[in-house]
Amino acid sequence: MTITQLRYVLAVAEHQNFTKAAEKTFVTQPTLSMQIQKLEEELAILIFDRSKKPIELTEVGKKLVQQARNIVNESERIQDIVDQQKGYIGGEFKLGVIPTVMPTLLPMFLHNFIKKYPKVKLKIEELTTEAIIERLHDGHLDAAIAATPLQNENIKERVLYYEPFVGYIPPSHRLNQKKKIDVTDLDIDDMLLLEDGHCFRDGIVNLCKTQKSYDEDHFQLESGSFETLVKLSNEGLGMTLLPYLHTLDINEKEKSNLHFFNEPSPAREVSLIYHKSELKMQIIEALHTTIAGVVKGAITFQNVEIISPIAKIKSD
Amino acid sequence: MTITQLRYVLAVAEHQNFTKAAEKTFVTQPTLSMQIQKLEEELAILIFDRSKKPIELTEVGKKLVQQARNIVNESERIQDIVDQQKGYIGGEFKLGVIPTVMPTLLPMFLHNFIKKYPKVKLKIEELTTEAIIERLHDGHLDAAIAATPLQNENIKERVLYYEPFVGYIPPSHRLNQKKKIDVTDLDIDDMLLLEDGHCFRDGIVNLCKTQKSYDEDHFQLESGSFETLVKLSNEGLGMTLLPYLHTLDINEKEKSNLHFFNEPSPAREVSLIYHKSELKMQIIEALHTTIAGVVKGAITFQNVEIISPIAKIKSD
DNA sequence: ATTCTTAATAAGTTTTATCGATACCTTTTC
DNA sequence: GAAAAGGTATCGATAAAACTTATTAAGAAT
Repeated sequence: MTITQLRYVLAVAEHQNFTKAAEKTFVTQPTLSMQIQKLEEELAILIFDRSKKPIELTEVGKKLVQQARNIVNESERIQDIVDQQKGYIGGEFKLGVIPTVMPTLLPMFLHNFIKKYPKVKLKIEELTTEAIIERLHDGHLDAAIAATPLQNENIKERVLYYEPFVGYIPPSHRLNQKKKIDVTDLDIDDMLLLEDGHCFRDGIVNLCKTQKSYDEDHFQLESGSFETLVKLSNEGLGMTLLPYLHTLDINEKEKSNLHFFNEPSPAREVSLIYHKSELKMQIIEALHTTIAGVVKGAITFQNVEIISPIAKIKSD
Repeated sequence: MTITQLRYVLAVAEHQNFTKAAEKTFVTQPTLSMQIQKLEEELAILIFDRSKKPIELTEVGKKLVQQARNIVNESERIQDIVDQQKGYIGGEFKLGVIPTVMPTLLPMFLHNFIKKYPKVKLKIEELTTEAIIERLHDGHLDAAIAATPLQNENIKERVLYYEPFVGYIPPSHRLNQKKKIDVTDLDIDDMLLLEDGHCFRDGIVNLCKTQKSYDEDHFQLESGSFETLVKLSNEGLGMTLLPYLHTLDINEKEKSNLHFFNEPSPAREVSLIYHKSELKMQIIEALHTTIAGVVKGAITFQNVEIISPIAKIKSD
């Protein structure tokens, strides 16, 4: 048994296809076939059920894959340990970011970071929380920025900042008179929300659900960007909630429509999250320091109440 | 980097000597030299400081060895997983046993076990608790039977049985009149103890220390076996304490000198212990079931108080 | 029936792990 | 201070292995 063989098994298990897996591992398909056969022979088991199309893992195969992932991870961590010892911070690093954080946070720290750690090749991808969790598991991401807490036992979280929700209330709205708003003022039926799949939307739903029971069918207008929400709101289609950092770069006229919450303001917790195996921890540390440092200047709220980003089951 | 290379590193780290390590890994010394050099080159570090005699690990080397042990362990667990799936229980299994358990417990279950699991090649070694812990760590033992709790975070424990202490009090002794004795009756100054290094001795010292402070210099007579202790006791040199299972096979005349404790009787907890990596777990399960089953019939005490087997620091 | 997809097999090449012999470097011994 | 001993690195050869290209085989799709 070799680490290479385990890698091959993982690749085939992932792609359910020898040919694709061969490409990804930079060898030819016969190499994969043979090496995996050799491993199967050595262990005297079948790892894959080749009669199924596409190919499937056998029962033993599934367990083996778990352990194989373990071993491959741990073996990669060796280079990690060596790098750490040398104080070297570099190499490829894949970072996932949720859509509602991407446009505001990235410009704030990216330049700083690549200047400070020029050897790190950051590959940033915009992904939903769901996709992030999946990719942290299978190692396609090294870390991610998402709203927390996630309560996922395989994922560790390091808080970056707390970002308050801010009401965007057009003049026509019933709440426009109030200087500061309260959570109890909110009515999910006259609020514009992001489309399904955004955890920021889930957070707001959680927030409002604590106020009154709601009827799911009432949502009518939904969009993928806050910019659109603001415009729709200006048209008198309802109020909306924005994450604080997004309120920093809207134009002056619209700024007058912003209404903060009375403290403790509802807020989302934004964290750097990573797999519990703690691979590439030096880079994660570096990211955390850089981002937390940059954001510290931008957000100065003190008293906040964290809203869970996880969609709760609707019928209870 | 290959698993084989990591094995070689572990072997050299253990023996601090390439030639010996080569023997243990069944290859020639040049093979080791070259493979380790290759790994060092790949990682661009020195794992060993070859200028020191005997050879030493570098700082990075030490960290690498930890991780290497991890990986090698986890890779061995793969065969384990496969065996488990097949329901196969067999292979070599190295079991350590503390001296004060060895002669009484072994005959009780050994025959049963090898009959039930003929494919397991049990290699049993008598070792002190200290040596057992060390060997569980470096993988020279697969499991062991020892007095617990050990409070060692890398070692897991599965209790086999609670074995009460029984007083052996010769007719000449002041306590011989009492039918049942109490912990408070004990005076470490007129007790015969096993020689240093036995955890049973440590247990008794702990037991007595709760009664009164003691002067270490007072111990005068010490022996390596309970048989000798009983004989010395018969000569009027003091009383002694025996673990319950040992009292089952002393002769009739001497049995009359046995005095049980009032309940809750002090007792030692005897457990099957193993490394937290849980390698060869099927065999460990099998051993646990067999031993616990056999002992259940022999020990029927209900109300016991567990005495720690760990020698507490003397000055406090 | 034939075409496509995809895994297995075969045969040949390259790479690598290992070995035996030996060189080389310390440390110990006399 | 020369010789012996103990230990590691290096060299050249060899056998094993890993990998490649080309081809076959087996199902699924057209």
